[in-house]
Amino acid sequence: MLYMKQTAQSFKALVDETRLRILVLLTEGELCVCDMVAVLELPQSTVSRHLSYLKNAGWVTDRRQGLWVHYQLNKAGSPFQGSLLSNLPRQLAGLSQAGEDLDKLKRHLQTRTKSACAGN
Amino acid sequence: MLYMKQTAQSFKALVDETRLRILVLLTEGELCVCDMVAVLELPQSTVSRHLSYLKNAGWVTDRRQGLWVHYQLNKAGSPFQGSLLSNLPRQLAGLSQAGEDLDKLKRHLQTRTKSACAGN
DNA sequence: GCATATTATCCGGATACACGGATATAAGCA
DNA sequence: TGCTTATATCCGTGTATCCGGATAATATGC
Repeated sequence: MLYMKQTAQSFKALVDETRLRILVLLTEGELCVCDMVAVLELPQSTVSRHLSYLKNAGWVTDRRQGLWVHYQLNKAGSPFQGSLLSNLPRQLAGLSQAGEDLDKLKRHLQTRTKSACAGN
Repeated sequence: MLYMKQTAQSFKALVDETRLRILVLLTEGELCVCDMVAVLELPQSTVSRHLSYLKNAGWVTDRRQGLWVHYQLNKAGSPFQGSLLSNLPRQLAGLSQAGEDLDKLKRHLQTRTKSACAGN
């Protein structure tokens, strides 16, 4: 009963368009919150809340580095999550919104690397 | 935007403990609603509503045969659903509630085959 | 047509979640 | 210490979903 509920809870994190868009962005690698805010064009509080949701559900991990918190896909999650993560983003990437987001992300990363938040 | 929303919608069907339990039961093969009501010990309206949800999201198919409506996992769903269906139930089957449900189902099927709803 | 069995839908109330502005926290720098 | 930037949390409001008893729809047999 308990484990089953946790599994359902884990899926709940995927039941949101914004969170799926975030997962797709993270297929490009580690990103900080401000990067995702810029690409998704959503309020910072909204993006942060969704990231917190994904983290609690075990889909992503975070790493603080100075002011920035970098998020990435959690490759060490449950075996089930792992196998899903290795398929999901690839399949989602073909969807319309995902393509636009990825394009915007790449453009954003180019204009960003010279400024403060450069990943490492 | 549209497709992404549909994908989120598809996951929404998995975000419920009862629906996950139903998917596990269906790994044993085709089942009618009354079988699942007996095993899950939930009101018929509740089970039917969840099945309708799973059907609309493309996870199961139904087949009416006389009074009974038989449900089974939809092996011809989207490629993504297909790959998930071939992994998900197997992994869920290891969880505590799932094991109890499967045991109860097997006992139920034995006492049932002689009565009216016999599948075919 | 009428009674029965199986399944689907309707309905009101309770709960959970999303949103986003406002605010708090954390880290870096002068 | 005080200021700035990045991120997280709080809060009220609106929307979506769940539940399950009651009821409708569907199919069978007399």
